[in-house]
Amino acid sequence: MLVQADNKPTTLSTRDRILGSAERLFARYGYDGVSIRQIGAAACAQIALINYHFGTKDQLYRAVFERRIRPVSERRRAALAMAVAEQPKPSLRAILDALARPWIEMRGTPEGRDYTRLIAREVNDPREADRGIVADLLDPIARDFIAAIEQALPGHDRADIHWAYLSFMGTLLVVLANPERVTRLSGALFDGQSDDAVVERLVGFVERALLPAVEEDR
Amino acid sequence: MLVQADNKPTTLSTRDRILGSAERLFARYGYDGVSIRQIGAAACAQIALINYHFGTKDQLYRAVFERRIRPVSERRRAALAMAVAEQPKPSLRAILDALARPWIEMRGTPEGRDYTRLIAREVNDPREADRGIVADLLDPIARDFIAAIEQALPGHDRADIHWAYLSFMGTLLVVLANPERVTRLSGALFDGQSDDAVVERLVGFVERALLPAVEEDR
DNA sequence: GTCTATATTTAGATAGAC
DNA sequence: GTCTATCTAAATATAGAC
Repeated sequence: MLVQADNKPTTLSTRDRILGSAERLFARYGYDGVSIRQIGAAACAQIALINYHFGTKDQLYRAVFERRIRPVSERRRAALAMAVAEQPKPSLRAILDALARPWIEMRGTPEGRDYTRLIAREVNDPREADRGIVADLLDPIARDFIAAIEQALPGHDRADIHWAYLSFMGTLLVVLANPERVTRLSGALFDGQSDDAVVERLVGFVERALLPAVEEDR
Repeated sequence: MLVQADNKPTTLSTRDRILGSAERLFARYGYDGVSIRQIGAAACAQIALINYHFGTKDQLYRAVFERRIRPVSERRRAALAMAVAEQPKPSLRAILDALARPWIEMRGTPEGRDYTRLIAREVNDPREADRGIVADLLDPIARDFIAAIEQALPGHDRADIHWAYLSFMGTLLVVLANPERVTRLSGALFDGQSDDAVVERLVGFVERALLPAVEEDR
């Protein structure tokens, strides 16, 4: 049985071991903070193998994102479709929940935590536009969500809705980038590790800002 | 007259030219994305001079933060003191304004834009705790602001207030990290470059979330 | 698919002359 | 304070045997 650098036995293929190490290290230290040598060492794979399987460092970086984006995006789209199908009109709460919950719940495993941290890092990076990962993998679904919110709040000021989206995503990214810090900053007043608690705070806060004392009867 | 790499003549000291180049490059590419050689080249200074003036790369990085933190922190503290002195009690609006406006207005110059971008990058970095820059330069004043908000909303749920702070800062950081993207995402519905417009959106949004349909008479 | 070996460039840091 | 020159380590990437 092959034993990895973290002393855990594994049956993963070389390809998957490389992707796993890259995910963890890129999430913690950023693209420029990690060498492919470190990634290779952590995966017990020769440097040459990384080139063989993925090509350049850039291509490996993108491969890490592409590996897990499909399942989480499908869960988000499915939840969004459910919310939009509500009668007589979509509820803001269901849309916001669909927007955030798949990401929040992904923190349940160490790999998921690394992946969401990496996503948050990339979205916040001033150079994200050069790489195009955000534009290719996240922007299309983001537009769908904004459109759904506009549908849930017909007649509502559109600039307001766009700002709410910006604020919602900014807060979500803080939670994903550094969950430990959220708990620390809160003074233990709320539990940054609890999925339900975090989603409720995220959704409730934006809901109150967008729907001031309306829809009490929902 | 000395001419820098960006073709602008300058009368700045070598020390200040190095700090300026470091600020711009660190803001754009991050700590690991820039070499001290690049910084030296941009500042028309030998590599050895960087070591002479600042020591290691780490020490140079910290020096960049320390150069501009004092004036902006003093402006924030002064505005906070004004807000807290309001009778009969501080207004949430004035506190939130004091929290964000000095940062937002700093984007008025290219250097300020770089500096605020760098601050946003550092706060969002999962490794910020290792460096301690955020803990040393920003956390103390953050605690004062949270205390002031609690004073402005006596009896209000404290967890709610902490979450509002988290959301407010998360949104502010998005605006500072990538102002161009804010305008782009908004679909030109609001102007991400206008200081007043951004501060009003930031403050108004959190205000509505924390004070749902109360204090109409303020 | 996996390895060894290496080509080439670049990194951070310092020594010592002026 | 500023320079040239250099040390040492590490980076990305590839060639070629097995």
